[in-house]
Parts: sequence; structure tokens; C-alpha cells
Amino acid sequence: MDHKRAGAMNMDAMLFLTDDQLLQGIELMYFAYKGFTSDPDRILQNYAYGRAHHRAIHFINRHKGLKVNDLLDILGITKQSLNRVLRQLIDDGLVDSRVGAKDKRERNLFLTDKGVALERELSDAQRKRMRSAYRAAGPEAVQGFRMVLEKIMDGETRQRLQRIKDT
Amino acid sequence: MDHKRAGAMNMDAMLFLTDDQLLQGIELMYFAYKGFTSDPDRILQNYAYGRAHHRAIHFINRHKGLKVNDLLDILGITKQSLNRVLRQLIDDGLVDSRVGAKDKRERNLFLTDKGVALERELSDAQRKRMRSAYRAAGPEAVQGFRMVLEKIMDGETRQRLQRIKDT
DNA sequence: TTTTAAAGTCAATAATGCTGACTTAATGCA
DNA sequence: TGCATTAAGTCAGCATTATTGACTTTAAAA
Repeated sequence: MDHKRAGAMNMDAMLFLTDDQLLQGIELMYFAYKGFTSDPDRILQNYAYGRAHHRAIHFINRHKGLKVNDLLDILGITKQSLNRVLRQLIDDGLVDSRVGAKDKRERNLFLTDKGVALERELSDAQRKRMRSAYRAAGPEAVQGFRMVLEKIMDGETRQRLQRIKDT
Repeated sequence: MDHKRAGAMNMDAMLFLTDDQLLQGIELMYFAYKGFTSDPDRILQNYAYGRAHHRAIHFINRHKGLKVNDLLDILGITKQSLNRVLRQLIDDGLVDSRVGAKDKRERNLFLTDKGVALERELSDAQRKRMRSAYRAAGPEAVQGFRMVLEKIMDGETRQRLQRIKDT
């Protein structure tokens, strides 16, 4: 018996690293993400908004006063793509775009009271689902969940998030 | 001191159930999913295909010979939406649609050698990412990851998957 | 003062979803 | 046998969200 080989195989078995087990993990990601977005998607229909609006609202809430460029950077989309969505949110009075204090070329984005209200409605639904999943799975599972997701992210994304967290 | 209250708070703290911790989990899902789809997305560009093609290829591979209706059920889209994508894959010789043996109204879907080749290219990239995440996080984390994702899914989806697994 | 940077806009295009209205072929039931 | 139902496929039109390219306006920096 080859000890090294057997050892490696045991390690992979423990980690569910057969091709089939990995495929199951991939499917799990797909279906979980689908469920994860289903509550907000349903709510957004009532406002004639889509996921793009949700993401903008989410990140403007998380990083109050962030610049348009920062938002583009986080979302990883083009200026033209964001424009339509942001324009609507501003016109509808959910987002407030204020001229930068230091650099007047910049615009700092904030949610209005109306924007905060929609953000709450959306995130309440999503939090409810996460909370119930966390409770059902238990503390160690949550730690593992977070750890694996961190590793699945692009290293580049992880760094960008870290950079923004420091701001 | 109220023991019940303190107990509940500790439990929530262990589970990261503050609103802010839940929001972090939500963001983690978003960014991880983005990374998770980035490798296939890049590959698909070389073939002028999109995520919809990937999903069809994935599930036809996973459930060889499945009926069109089953695929519609899994994907949760309309017949008309699937048609465009499936038509292309059949015309391009990646998918084989065979008249059902028992019920000739049905079509059983299979990947051709060419389809299998693309499936491998796509899933190899995705497996590589998953494998490396799993290895970095360790076996217990993987267990937790899977458990939480299961709970995040819609109950309906979970049941449908179970039903298909039995087939 | 010229160049660069941030934001915003217009136009065209693509992928992927939707609804509605059909057709064709095959099965099943009364 | 004949009619209703089912599975698949198609055509047309529309919505959302992304893209690229080409600009303008305003303000800061060199």
C-alpha cells in the first residue's frame, strides 16, 4: 500500500473533493443564490425596480456618502450601466447626490428617508432568510459558511472590500 | 440580570445574528457568487455563449437523458426562454435531442462529445476554484458551508432537487 | 493655461428573461 | 373511433441589465 496516496485520498474524501461532490457544491451555490435573491426580487417588482437598483441601494446604505466611482468599482459595472439606475433612484427621491465638499467634481451618494425605507424592506426579507438559515445550521456551520465563501471570492474582490472597509 | 435575555443574546452573538453581521453575510453571498461565476463567464465568451447555455449544459450533463419539461422545471424559466438557448446548442452540435422511447412526444436530452468537452472545460474551472476554497477552509468549514446553503434554498427547490435525485 | 479627472449623457447592441398566441405530433380517455 | 390533453417547438414583442464608443461639462492639478 502506498501511504502517501492513501493519505491524499483520505484528505480529499474528508473534504468532499471528488468531482461529483464538487459538482454538488457548485449546484448548491446556484440554488442557494437563487433562493437568496428571490425575496428582494419579489419586493422590487412592486416598485418597478430590478436587482441593479437593489445593489445600488444596498451599497449606498453600507457606505454612506460614497463616491460614484467607488460604487462603480464595487459593482464592477460601467458608468453607463449605473447611470440609468442611479438616475431613476435620484429622480424618484430615494437617493441624494451631493456635491463633494473637498473636491467639487465628486458626488457623494446618500439614501433619503424614502430610500432607507426601501432598503429596510429589502434587507429585512433577506436578513430573515439568513437568520433562519444560520439558526438552523448552528454557530460552527456559520463559521464554515463564511470561511468557504471568503475563499471562493476573487482575491482582487477581497482586497477591494478590505480597502473600502478601512475607508 | 435577566438570564433568558442574556442567554438569547449570547446565542445570537455566537451565530452572528446582529443586523450588521447578517448584512455582512449577505454581501459575502453576493461577492462569492460573483467570483463563482467569473471563470465560466470568461470561457463562455470564447464560444459566444452565456450563463443560460452553461446552466443547460450543466443540468443535461448531471441528469443525462432528462426531458425538456424536467429541464424547464429545474431552471425555473419558461419554455420560450429555454428554446432560444437549447436551439443553439442543438444546432451547434453540443446537445442531442432524441425522441422518447416510451412516449414519443417527449425529447430526451444528451450532451454530444462536443458538448461533453465544453462541459468539462467549464466545470474544471469551477471545480478548481471550489477545490481550492474547500482545501483552504478545511473539512468542518465545508460541512458548515453546505449546511447553511441548504437552509438558504427555498424549501420548494430543496424538495424538487430531492425528487430529481431519486429519479 | 493646458491637461487630467469625475460625472453624466446619447446611441447602438447583446444576453436573458417575460407574455401571448399559435402549430404539430402523440397520447389517453369516453 | 374521435376528441381533449400533453410535450415540444415557434413567432413576435417587450423589459432589464449589461456592454462599447463618443461626447460634454465642470473642476482640479500640473
